Amino acid sequence: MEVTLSRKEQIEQTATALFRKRGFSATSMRDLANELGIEAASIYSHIKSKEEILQRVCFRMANEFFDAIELADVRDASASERLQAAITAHVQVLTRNTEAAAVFLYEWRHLSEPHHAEFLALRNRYEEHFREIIREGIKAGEFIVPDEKFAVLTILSALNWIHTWYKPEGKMNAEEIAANLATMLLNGLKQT
Amino acid sequence: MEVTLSRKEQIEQTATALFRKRGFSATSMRDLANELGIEAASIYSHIKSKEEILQRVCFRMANEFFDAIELADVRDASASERLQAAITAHVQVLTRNTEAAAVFLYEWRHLSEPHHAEFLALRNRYEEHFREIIREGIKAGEFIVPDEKFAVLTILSALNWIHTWYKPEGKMNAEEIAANLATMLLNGLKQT
DNA sequence: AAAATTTGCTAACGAACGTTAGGTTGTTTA
DNA sequence: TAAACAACCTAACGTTCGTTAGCAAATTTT
Repeated sequence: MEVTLSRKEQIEQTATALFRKRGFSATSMRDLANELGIEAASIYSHIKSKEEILQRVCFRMANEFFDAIELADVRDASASERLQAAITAHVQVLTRNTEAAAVFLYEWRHLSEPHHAEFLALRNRYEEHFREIIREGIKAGEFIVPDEKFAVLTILSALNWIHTWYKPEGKMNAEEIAANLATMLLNGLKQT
Repeated sequence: MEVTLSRKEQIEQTATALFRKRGFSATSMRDLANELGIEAASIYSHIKSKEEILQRVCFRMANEFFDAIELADVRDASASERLQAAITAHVQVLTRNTEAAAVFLYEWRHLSEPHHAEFLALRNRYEEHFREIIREGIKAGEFIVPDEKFAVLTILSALNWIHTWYKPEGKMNAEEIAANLATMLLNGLKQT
């Protein structure tokens, strides 16, 4: 399924790859232009600023994460099942576009205000979704956890490393990775 | 216990804080000089280049991680106990200096060759230590894990997020954090 | 007391940076 | 067919960058 990208989308995609590889600050508009085969000044026919690209990538990914987790939320299920679903949704988004995910995870701090604050608020709202599940699991006696924030941070950080090693052609597909991670986080490494 | 730092160590420490907050590339020598209350050119009486600071921080932390894990390795113990010890050692280093840890974890990619390659080799050697423990645990039927690389990456990424939220004055001290993380990774969230 | 070292300064270098102005060309729309 | 638009160009702007040269003062070592 070949998709024709607009020039603006091409710029965004190429920039995403560079931002991921070298970081936002270490990527110059001339680097980006060179990668696209045009002059740096030409890029400004399509975007307003370097930061606009970063904003678009960060907030598009934020939306994708929200969409995925809301779609995956199984009401009237146990906390374990809900957590499993949330993990799967998160992993799906991460693996669908590892480059944009990396930018979303590590380059957002180069956003200027008010986007920086807005981004952090979104991220917090997203994490709250996980915290709510953990709280429910604790209340139901299903989970044994010292602190719900602690648990959520640990879970998400375990998931968020995937983008560094995931390859679509690797031996595990996204679904298997999600299943393995959920098992490991819910049941631990130890044989029972 | 007040320790008197040499000027070079002061520069390194101040730079570490800035590298952590804004990233290596987005931190200018003039920013750093300003933070130190001197002129940018004056810094070059103490160091050879901006990258030298990054190198020193990255490799010093690498050594700290190695020292800690070698010291903590309990021979003739079960894989669970060895993993617990390794996790504790890792968390100790992470929490002892969160700023340098953050630089170690995220800014090493701005090292130029051959330091970049050397760093990656060191990191791989460090991870191998964890992989060896996991392999042993699998062989002994102690751990149930789909893939040892997968397990190690997940464990380390769960640990490596600590630096973002750990505060020495917070409600958990380093030892408690290590214990909670080890429990969570070995036994999972689920009540058994 | 002399020598060496540490710590800092001013001035400036060449290069790289993000971005703007103004123009040309080819393609699509009215 | 004229108007509008998309895509890219060259030239250049003002700024910031890492770094060097050369010098001065204070402190420490011999």
